Amino acid sequence: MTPLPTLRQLQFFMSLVRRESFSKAAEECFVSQSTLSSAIKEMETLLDQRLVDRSTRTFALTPSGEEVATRAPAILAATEDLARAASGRRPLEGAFHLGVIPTIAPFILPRAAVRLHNAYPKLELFLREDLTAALADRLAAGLIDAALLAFPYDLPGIEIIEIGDDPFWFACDADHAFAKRRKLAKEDLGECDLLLLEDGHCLREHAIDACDLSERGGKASFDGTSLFTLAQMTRSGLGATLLPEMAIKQGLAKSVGLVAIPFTKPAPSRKIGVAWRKGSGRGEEAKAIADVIKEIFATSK
Amino acid sequence: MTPLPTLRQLQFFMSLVRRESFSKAAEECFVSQSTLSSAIKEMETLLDQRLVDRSTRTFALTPSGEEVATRAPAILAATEDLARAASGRRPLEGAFHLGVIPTIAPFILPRAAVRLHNAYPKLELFLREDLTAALADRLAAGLIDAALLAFPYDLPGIEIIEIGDDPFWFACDADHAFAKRRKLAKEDLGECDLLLLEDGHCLREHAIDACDLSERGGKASFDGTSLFTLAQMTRSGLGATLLPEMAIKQGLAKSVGLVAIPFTKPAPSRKIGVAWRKGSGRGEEAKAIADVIKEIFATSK
DNA sequence: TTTTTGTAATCGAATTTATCGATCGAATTT
DNA sequence: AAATTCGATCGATAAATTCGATTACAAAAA
Repeated sequence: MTPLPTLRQLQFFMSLVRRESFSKAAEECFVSQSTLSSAIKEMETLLDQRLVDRSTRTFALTPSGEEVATRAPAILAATEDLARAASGRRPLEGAFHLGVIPTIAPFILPRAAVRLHNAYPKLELFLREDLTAALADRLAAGLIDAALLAFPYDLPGIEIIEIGDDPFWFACDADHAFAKRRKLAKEDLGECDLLLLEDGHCLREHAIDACDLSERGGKASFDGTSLFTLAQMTRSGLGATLLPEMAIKQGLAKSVGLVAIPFTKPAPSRKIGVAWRKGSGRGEEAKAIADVIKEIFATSK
Repeated sequence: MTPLPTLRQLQFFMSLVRRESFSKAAEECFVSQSTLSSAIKEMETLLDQRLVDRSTRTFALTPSGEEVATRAPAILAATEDLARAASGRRPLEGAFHLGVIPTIAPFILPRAAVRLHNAYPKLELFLREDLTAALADRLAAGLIDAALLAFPYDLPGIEIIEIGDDPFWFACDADHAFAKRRKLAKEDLGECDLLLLEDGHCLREHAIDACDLSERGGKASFDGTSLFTLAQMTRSGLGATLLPEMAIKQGLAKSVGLVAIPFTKPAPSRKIGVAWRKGSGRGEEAKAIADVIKEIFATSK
């Protein structure tokens, strides 16, 4: 039988791939750098192949490394699903209606739907994409069981479990004055016009609040209706915009040819979480679903 | 993050499921019974669920145990494929023509094809099902690169790597005189008529040789053309037959309502292996393919 | 150039974990 | 009742993992 790498090694490796740094990955995995370093090395010995190219300054995987990076996530996900399915096993059967806002849905849901099905085969997931306000109404009316939203957002009578922090990135055309910058401070934004989503999208408010922007008039709020059209419009030279990291990491900026620039810490951000109506009896299920989404969110950084 | 069971634990568990015995499984895994026992226990603690029902005398899995037993093989297979794909990585690209005999093909190939594709995505596998003699000719002519055959079989100029031992089982209708027996010795066979595959199938020769049967005349060689029809005919009260274990384990006897009875050790058996033409240059690839098939063969016992 | 900084490899000690053999108790079989 | 089989458990021992400290190296800054 072929000797197998450890799941732990695969976790370390995937963290390494994500963070592109041994020490950062070690931090993420709550182990010392030496531990992670030797774990990777041992895996390389086992497979008899280099996985990471240490010769160049920039982080790079070898072909074998790419191979592992491609396959490992499915293995880890399947094992997590196994653990979930075999353990405590909340009900999580039958219909569950989940609302999601448009600035999250396309970047999380495709993978989440698969994972949820694997973890809870008997779960029938119904999805509804809508703005926060509309989802809150539906939540209150009991039309949906839970909602994947961005915060802060005042929602009385609602319980929330946090998924994580989603920082904003600055995105602009290659011709833009900031295009060559490696980092930006939010104070820099005072100088330039920004395209934002039309009113009603919480992303707009969150961006304005987080970056201390005033509600400035003028073309600054040209108003796109989705992050894809927004990115497209920005590309057409209409200015710059702010995009959530989860969209960046899914390749939104790259796919339309935009330059994406992170902010200096503390980076402005919105919070992502799952909400449900207090006393709806669906809290446990919502938490279980949040757990799966949290996994996906964490591993797509 | 959910704590994960170890691959090792999953391996132990699957071995336990296969062997239906802690000590047998421990033996198979080359560890002591106490080691395996505590590994299973630890996994149960981790998942906070019993996986094996120890209350009854007969081996039984709990629902959670079934869940794990269903999911674990895919995880282990995927990890093995990862290791194979990332390591040494022989060519194994492009076309590869593999011959398989009819008494093996249906019980191994479905899974083998999937695994081979995962392990070697660039491999294009072409299959040909035929009798040993025909495959040997094709091998010699270079029309196929390797063949999955049963042995012994005299094949000059051919190299072989062994996959494993495939014991014969006695299979009969519930009305048969032997139907209630738990075990049989091959000497018992002298008394009864046996249905065998028609001439040309090596399985026929192997069964006769292994069980010290003479070429008796009469209805004893009614002659089926495939194991499925053979099993069907046996079910129709035409007698009893000998089936290879790989077919039994795939449920062939059960699916047609036959009683399957193992032989006392040393059980009569045929050997399974992969053959290729000496000097064909395809030896390494054949070995790699044999490795994958070996996995499947071992885990389907 | 030299210094500084960030990054990864390495070493040795301490700890944790895994493994084994022996033994025990419960359930079956003889 | 005695013998057998099977799995759980215990304590000693061997093996591994882990960490912190240190070293080595390369790029960036002075």
